[in-house]
This record gives sequence, C-alpha cells and structure tokens, in this order.
Amino acid sequence: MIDIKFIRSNVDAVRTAIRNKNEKADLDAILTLDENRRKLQFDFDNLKSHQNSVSATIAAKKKAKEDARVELAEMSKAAEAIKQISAALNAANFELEKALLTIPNLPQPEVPVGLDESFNEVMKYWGEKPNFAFEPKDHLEIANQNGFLDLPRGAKISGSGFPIYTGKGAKLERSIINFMLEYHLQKHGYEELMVPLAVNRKTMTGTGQLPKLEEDMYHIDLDDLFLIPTAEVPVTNFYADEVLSYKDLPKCYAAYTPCFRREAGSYGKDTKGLQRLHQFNKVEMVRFVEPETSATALEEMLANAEAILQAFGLHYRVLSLCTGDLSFASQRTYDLEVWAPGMQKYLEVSSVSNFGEFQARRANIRYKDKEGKVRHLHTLNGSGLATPRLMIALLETYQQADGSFRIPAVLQPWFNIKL
RNA sequence: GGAGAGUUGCCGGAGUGGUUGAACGGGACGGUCUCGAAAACCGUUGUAUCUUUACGGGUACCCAGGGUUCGAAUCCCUGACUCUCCGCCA
Repeated sequence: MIDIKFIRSNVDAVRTAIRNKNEKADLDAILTLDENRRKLQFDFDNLKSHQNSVSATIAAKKKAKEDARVELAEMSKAAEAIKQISAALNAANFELEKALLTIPNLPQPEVPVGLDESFNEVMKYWGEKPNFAFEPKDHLEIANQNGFLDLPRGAKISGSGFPIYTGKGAKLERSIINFMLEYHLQKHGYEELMVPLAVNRKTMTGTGQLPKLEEDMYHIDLDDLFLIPTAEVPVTNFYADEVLSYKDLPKCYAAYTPCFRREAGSYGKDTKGLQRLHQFNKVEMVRFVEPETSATALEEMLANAEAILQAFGLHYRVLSLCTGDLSFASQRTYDLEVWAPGMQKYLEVSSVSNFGEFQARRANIRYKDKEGKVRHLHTLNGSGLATPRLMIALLETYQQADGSFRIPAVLQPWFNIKL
C-alpha cells in the first residue's frame, strides 16, 4: 500500500506508475475520498473536544452537587450529531482504505519502462547451452521413459496440472527440494520456517494477492481460507502487526511449501508436461530488512537463487522485468530463466523482488530504528527455486543418448541417501 | 462440536461509569555518583490521525466490531484468539 500522504504530494508520479504497470486505479476518486475524510476527521475532533470538556463540567458539577441540567440537555443533542459524523468518518476511512489497496507499488527508477515482457532487459547469461551428440528429447519423454511421472493419473485424481511424481521421480523431486533448502540454510544463512498452506483473507491482503488476484487462488468457502500460491504469503505475514527492533534485522527465512495456483485465463498456454501446473513445489526466500539495505539485499538474493542453478550446472539468464511485467506489489524484480535444451527455450524458475515498504505497510510490519523511531521495514522475496521447470531443465540437460537420466553430481548424496 | 476461564502499555500486574494515556513493580534508555562498573538516586519510556513553518495543540486507541450513557478500560451484545475440561479425530 502506498502512503496516502505520499500520494497527496506526488500525484503525477503515482499516476505514471499506475499507467506504466498497466493497472487500473482511480486516483482522483482516492484524492476526493481523502479530502472528504480529513474534513470529517476535523469536524469529529472538534465535536468530541467540546463534548469532552462539557462532560468534565458535568462531572465537576455533579461532584459539587450543583445543577447540570443545562449541560446535560445540550450534550444529549450533541451526542446525536457525534454519532452521525462518527459513522460517516468510519465509512470514509473504510472506503479510502479499500481504494488504497488497489494502488500498485511504484517501480524503482532503474526499472525499464515497457508494456509487456518483450521490454524486459537481459542482464546476463551464465554458462552455455549444452551440446548433444544426439537429438535431445523433451522432459516428458525422458520422464515417461524412466517412470518419473504419472500425469494422467494426476489428472484423474484432481485434474490436469496436478502432477504425480512416481518412484525415482518422486525421490528426485524430494532430493532437489532438500538440496536447495539446505543450501540456503547452510551457505546463505537463512532460517527455516514451516508454515500453514491455507491462510486467511487478511494475510492474503497483507502481501498484495488480494484484492486483485482472488480469481487466481483456490478458496475454501466454508472457512474463508485460501491455499497459498507461494510461501511468500505466510512467511512475509509472519511478522504482521508487529514492531521489531533494528537489532533483529535483517531477518532471513527460507521455507519449502507446495504452491497452488488456479492459473485462470492461461488455459492452453505452455501446458505440455511440467511447464505450468496448479500445484508445484517451491523453496522460497524471504527477507525483512532496514529500508537502507533493501537494494543490496535484492542483489544478494538474486545471487542466492543463482547459486542453485550454478550448483546444478544449468545454463540460465537473468532478466530485469520492465514496468509492465512487474507484479502489483513489486518495485523491482529479477527473473531467472533456465535453459531447457529439449524444449529449446528459457523457462522462468525464479522471481526475486524488492517490495520496499509496500507489503510492510499493508501487513503492518514495522521496526524501531536506532533513533527509536518506528518505521515500516522493507520486505523482499525470491524463489530459490520452483521445482517443475527446474526439473524440466535437469531432465533435458542430463539426459543420455539412450534416454536414461544421469543424476547430477550435487544431487547424488541427496538421492542416494542411506539409513 | 459441548462447558467454563481469560485477553490492559516492552513485560508482570491494578483498575468504584466522570482529569485513567491509564496505579504499582520489573525491564530498557538518559543523567548524577565512580578511574570504570555495580548499587543508590533523579528523569524518560506510546501508536495513529487532524492541525501548525515551527514550538505546540486537538482527537482516537486498555483484543476487534456494535450497543447503552451527557460521559465507558469499567455495563450489554457479537466475533476472534488463548487456556482448562468433555466429545471426535490424524
């Protein structure tokens, strides 16, 4: 959420940001609501102030056993007016709050301006596209040949997009998750969190999924709970409504969770194999930092995510997302795209974002700085990484001429773990 | 799911419907003292919002939302959460 005071004094900047992000938000309506609210607040305060002082007089007179009927009569009427204006003020605050939730975060100045993904900037490439002495197969063929996946039965049980990993495939998936998670814990200093997979409405609003993305999420009507689309949601809200100390910062958490996405509106797009799923596994990194350090933290988290791909020896590239491709809540985002030699394309496996104080403001996460001032902190998160497309890249990169799959060296200890 | 108890400031813990932003204790911070520290003593210890160039001032906030009242931390209703007991269950 953007501070209303900031909006008030930076109308043009906010307007531009909304346009560049292809968002719809009625800024003028918000300014009017704000105007109205402040007027009501002013009136309410004055009436209350008067009421308080007269009430004190009544109290004093009663104590002195004097007649207070004049005051009581006046206050009886005033109370009615206060009740009305109080209701109006509450409504105004509610409306403004609701409207403010539809304003996206402002992109940082470094973010390339552009309508869609074609304006994203490639920051760098790492490694090389692998060469094969044979025609590389796509991951689905490799998976099927080796008995790693059973997508038809997943579809039977739940629907398309709910994969079943079978036998060695399941173990491979689990090895990947364990490896990535431990890597972040041991080499990058993150602390592990195991979190709820179903969260309430307030939590979803805190990180910015609501109100915009309600259609993209699985919802349990009976309890008004949502299945998380990413661990970012429960992990970032870990500190909702709390005030931390600057001494506690930065806080760095990593969490493995399944993620659930309805992918509404993307039917028929990239559906082959594991490219786009309703349920998938992901290790997520989240940081809570002092505002001054969030830019550096973003670069570190990007490096943390890259380290995984490098450990796997996979060719990838880093993109800086343009304004039109930035998420609603993000100020600046890097995407990691891994090369899938069978499908001959780059696939997004990670998104690393700096949200500034946007989420902290929504979720009410603050900290007390060195001067003792209470401020909103900054939040960041990054996938480290999402498994399905990583699995695609691994299967396709480490396939052998006979269609078998060679477990990458770094995964061997995790895959061949002995009791 | 049924029955009961509770939710006050950083923490513990008072609080009769009328100077209660909230006693008291602890912690933390600043100061005096000291070579330094401890102890002791003195002081400080909110958040939001409106207004003001500023100093300051107003208002709200004792889990949340309603209600009663001239006036509510204090009375009533609803909800959330925590704890105890019973039932059910991985």
